[in-house]
Amino acid sequence: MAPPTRTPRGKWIDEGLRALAAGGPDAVRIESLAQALGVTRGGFYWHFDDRGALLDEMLDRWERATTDALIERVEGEGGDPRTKLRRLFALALSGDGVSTGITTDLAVRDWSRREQHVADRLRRVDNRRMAYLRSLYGAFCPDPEDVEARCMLSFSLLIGNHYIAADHGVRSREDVLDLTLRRLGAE
Amino acid sequence: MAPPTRTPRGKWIDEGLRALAAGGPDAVRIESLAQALGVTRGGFYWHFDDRGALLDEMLDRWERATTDALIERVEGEGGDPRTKLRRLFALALSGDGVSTGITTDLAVRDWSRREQHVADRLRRVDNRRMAYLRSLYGAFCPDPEDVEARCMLSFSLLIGNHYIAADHGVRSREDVLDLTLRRLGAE
Amino acid sequence: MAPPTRTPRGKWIDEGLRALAAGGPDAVRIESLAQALGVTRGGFYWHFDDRGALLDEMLDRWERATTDALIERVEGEGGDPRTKLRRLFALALSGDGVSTGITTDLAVRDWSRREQHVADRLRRVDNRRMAYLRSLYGAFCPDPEDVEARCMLSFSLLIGNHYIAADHGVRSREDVLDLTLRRLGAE
Amino acid sequence: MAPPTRTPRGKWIDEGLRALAAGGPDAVRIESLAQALGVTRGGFYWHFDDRGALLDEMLDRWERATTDALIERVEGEGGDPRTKLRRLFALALSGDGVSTGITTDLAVRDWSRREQHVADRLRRVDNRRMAYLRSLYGAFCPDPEDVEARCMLSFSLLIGNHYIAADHGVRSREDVLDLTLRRLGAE
DNA sequence: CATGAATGAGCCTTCATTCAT
DNA sequence: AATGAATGAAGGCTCATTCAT
Repeated sequence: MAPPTRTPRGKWIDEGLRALAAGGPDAVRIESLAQALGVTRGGFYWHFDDRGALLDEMLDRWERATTDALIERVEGEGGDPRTKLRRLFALALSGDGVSTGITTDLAVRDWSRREQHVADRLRRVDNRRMAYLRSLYGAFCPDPEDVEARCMLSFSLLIGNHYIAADHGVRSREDVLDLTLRRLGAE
Repeated sequence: MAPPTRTPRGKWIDEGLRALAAGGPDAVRIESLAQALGVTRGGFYWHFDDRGALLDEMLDRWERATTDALIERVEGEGGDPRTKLRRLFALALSGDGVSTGITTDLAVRDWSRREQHVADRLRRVDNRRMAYLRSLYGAFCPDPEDVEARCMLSFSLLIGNHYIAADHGVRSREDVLDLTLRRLGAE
Repeated sequence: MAPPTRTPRGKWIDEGLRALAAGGPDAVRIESLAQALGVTRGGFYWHFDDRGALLDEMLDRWERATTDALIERVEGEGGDPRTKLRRLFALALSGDGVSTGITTDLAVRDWSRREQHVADRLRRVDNRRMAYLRSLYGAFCPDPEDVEARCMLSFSLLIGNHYIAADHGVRSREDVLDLTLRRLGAE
Repeated sequence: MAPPTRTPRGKWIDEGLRALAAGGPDAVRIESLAQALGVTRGGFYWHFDDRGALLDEMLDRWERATTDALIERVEGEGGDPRTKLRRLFALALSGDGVSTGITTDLAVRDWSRREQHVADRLRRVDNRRMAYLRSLYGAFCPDPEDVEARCMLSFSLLIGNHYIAADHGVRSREDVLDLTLRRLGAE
């Protein structure tokens, strides 16, 4: 029963995440967001105490989207662990959605290198994701060391894929990713 | 017979790389650097045309340090390919030196996502490094697809190691890295 | 029902023209203007994109004031061409108003010697003014060459009067101007 | 018997006048001059106490060049007053030489509007020039009022010619100047 | 005479924030 | 909820000047 707001909180958060993904935390400028939303920056301060408050809520949203929501999406459609793994990689590599997108993810990771409170959140998030990954690999892979290595490698690959700029000669990056993931997911 | 310069160019570049590693390109502020060097910011303009010129030279230095210089250090001490691989990972993971450090590397990678000229350099650098990696793995691994997958995984691991915040239960991150690299380097 | 703006654009333009008249384009410093207007320099950027935008609008205003507005004022009160000429000279010599003032005019002229875009405007303005002068002299002076010479001389005198520092012995500058203009306007 | 200097005072003054003519007093920047002379700015302070000292000497040089030296050049070649007038106008319009050039002259005039000490010099200079002009016109023109008017008009024309940007239809500016001066110099 | 280096003041511009409406 | 306007703290760059060599 809240009065319909012209530019609800959520819009600011969306736009903030977009800016974060595109240019890092420094690019989350209230003026830019306002301009992108077609309003003036005054309205921002109705919704948020200050820039820091927006940043916090952006991180809240990202946290939820990349843990519970992501796992639900993978689990929701059922299938055996290998199928889920494939689905998980597909989702993680695709980068759809503002908050789930890999670009946002990378931006948060880089940000976490400079700010402790972001690092703390990232640790929470990564622990949840890693636990899920572990459960999937663990379902068909008996050796715990092996599971841990596969988890670490898969996760690294997701990130490295975006941060590594090398070419692969005759192969495309997709080919290389495919054959690498196959190596990890099956035997 | 006094030293030829009071604050040589190189010092600005060093300090710039330190700032880049710590806070990204936006943190390379002339005033901060000047303060860190104990001079006033005006002096900067004796050595460089503008901030952009410093940024360029920082990238020059980083490029040289992470390609030729790195490879020389690995090759310099001889040994078989497996030994060299171990040495390469040790160096890459250790992050000693301002320009070779992995933190600088990550900062450049994140930066490259927003500026094309940085992306161009990164591609050059990564292609050289990947070629070297390929040659090392290729020395004892006959299947080219296998080589490519191992290269991509090793490289990703170097990066992922710093961007992934997850814990590993009873194991330490070092343990996990060890067992992961062992999986990749031998069989 | 408060005034719609605290420090409207126009005030900045006024103050800018005053500064231009007093010290040339380099004297149009945002900080000085802000101080003169009793605000901080940050407020300037609410109204204008940058210093260049202010300079442009100052020129717009000056252009209008010294062509259409000036001619309207001369024509508005009627009279024969000789009366209008006298009125024109009186206005041009008096320099009332920030934008019409001869001091602003001189400042723009000097400025035009160094910046092409100002030179272009000045040419437009001078052509309009010269055309008007020509029409006035032409009304009672049949020889076109004679008209052109009188126009050039009158116009030059307006400018020279402010740039020539010589004394005239027993005569005052006003006396000399009077007898000179009489020579040009009648015979 | 002074040691031959690599960059003598005079060169700095020359270059200073060139800069003044091209961009006004604000353009007389020690760094620019040094660059134009191919030396570093350090040498400047061997010759001059500070920027103000250079500016003063530039004005000294300009003062001499545009009074005594100019009159000598006109008188030197003899001829009747009308011939001398023609020669004077030719010289004044041509603008040869750094210190005699009309561009420098205009720059000093504009400068004099903002700085009293420059205005004082200009008054001295203009009085000397006006006196000379008066003597030339006076030689063949009996009415003192007429002489004064012609002096003022001629002088104004010299200045106006450079500050007026108007076109003259079928006539070129040279044509208009010619017919105007003829009107003033003969009868 | 001149260089290399540095200082410090001054200016332009951006941006988070505030405030009255 | 939002606008128009303004503040103030940075930060980039220029330039006269100084100083040791």
